[in-house]
Amino acid sequence: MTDGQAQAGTPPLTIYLIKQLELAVRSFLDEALRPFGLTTFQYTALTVLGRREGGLSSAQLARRSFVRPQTMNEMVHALEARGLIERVHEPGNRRVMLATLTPGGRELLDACEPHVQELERLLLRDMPAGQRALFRRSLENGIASLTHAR
Amino acid sequence: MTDGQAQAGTPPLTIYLIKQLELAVRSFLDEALRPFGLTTFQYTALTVLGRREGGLSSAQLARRSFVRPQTMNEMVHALEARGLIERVHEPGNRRVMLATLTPGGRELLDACEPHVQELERLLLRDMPAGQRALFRRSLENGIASLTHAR
DNA sequence: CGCATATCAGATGAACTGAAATAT
DNA sequence: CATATTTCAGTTTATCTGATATGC
Repeated sequence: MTDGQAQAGTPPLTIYLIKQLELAVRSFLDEALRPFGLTTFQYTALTVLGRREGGLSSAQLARRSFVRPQTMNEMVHALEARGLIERVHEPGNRRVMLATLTPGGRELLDACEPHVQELERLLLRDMPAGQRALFRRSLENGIASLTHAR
Repeated sequence: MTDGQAQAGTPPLTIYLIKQLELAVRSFLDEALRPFGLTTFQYTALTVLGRREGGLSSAQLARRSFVRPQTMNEMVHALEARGLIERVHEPGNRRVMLATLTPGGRELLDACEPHVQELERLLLRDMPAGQRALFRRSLENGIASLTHAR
């Protein structure tokens, strides 16, 4: 039995399309990152930290990824045990631990970069160049709408 | 400590934006569907079946959601045990079981509909109406690029 | 005291690997 | 025989709930 396409009775919701696209992206990304021993979730956390200067607390990372602080805490500990991140007490608040990339973490991230870029290219392959910037703005628009709603 | 925004040193990749948006959507959807005893993943499968006439096999659903056939099989059995779907042998192939919504499954799906529509509205709240159709086409474009690449 | 952060412990669910049976 | 679907069994990982300690 072969796979056909969905019926066009009612057009699928935008949130459904987002979910389908993310499923596809994650499938590719998981495969690309497996040789590096990273899940997509871990990779995303590392890139967030890599984009930051001063580091982020586990609780901040949790909010950003919509998971419980306990869940993120476990992941942070795992990344720290592997030497990919290090954590230091925030100067003004000794309770808070700020996580930053170690040189090894940065190195691993850089090693993943070409594969991730390859996926980015594949995703945008058939999209007109003039449409890409607007696509990104639309995604950011949606993120902002949902993030500020809670 | 307050949450700031990401540094603008290098612009985030499109695949990263997709992931962030999907995280936000899933977070809202999980919350909205919890009272109905459905996960986002189960809800998605039900909507796919609801859009179909003749039903889909577990293996087809698995490919569509990028999970192993075993994983989807378990979910299909759970939905069948709850009476939300029913499965019949495909006429031409007695090995294949085609799943379709039961009236109860359709009813549950309809009950979820308003909450899902509410999320759709929230997502698109601040997006110019003229931009929405293009946004959907871009998402579909990306899905097609990645799906046909395997 | 109220609140946020970090963390431990136990329970639960989701997905995986491996293998086997059935049908075309 | 080769391939696809379904399914069982066992394992691993992830995430959750609940509770506790610490610092502001």
